[in-house]
Amino acid sequence: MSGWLVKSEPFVYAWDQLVKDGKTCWDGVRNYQARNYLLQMRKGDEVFFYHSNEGLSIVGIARVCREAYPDPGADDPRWVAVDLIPWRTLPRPVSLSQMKADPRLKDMALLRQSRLSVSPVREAEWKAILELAGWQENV
DNA sequence: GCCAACGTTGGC
DNA sequence: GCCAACGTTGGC
Repeated sequence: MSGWLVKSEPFVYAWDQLVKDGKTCWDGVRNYQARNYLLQMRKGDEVFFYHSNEGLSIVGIARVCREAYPDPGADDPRWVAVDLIPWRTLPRPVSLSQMKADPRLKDMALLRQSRLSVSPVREAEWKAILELAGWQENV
């Protein structure tokens, strides 16, 4: 199946924090393209969690537990948030340089448009990343 | 801290 | 509706 990727600066909200919290409201998105992807997320969808600025790697997989609803922190109801729960921590984080070096991932939205904070991940890309992460299960 | 890429804003 | 100026993001 295909999935998603969200970025977070670990200073602001790190993967470990999500694991500790058990659930988080993914809000604060103020970009139309990213918002459109949020709207397309469905309950149960898997979401790679990427650390930007510091770490520069995908560290875990979250799942959507609540589909898009108006961002409680926005004065404009067109902005939306979703709720995420942690699902699995990757056996090995997959770094940006690894992704850049892998020809299977050269068309990834993350690499092509680095500023986008929410982006889709295609099935083939998803599998390639799991492989780089040393994933054992067949998911 | 710098710079490139991209989005947004505002004057015309 | 175009485009220059500016702000923000994110990698290095």
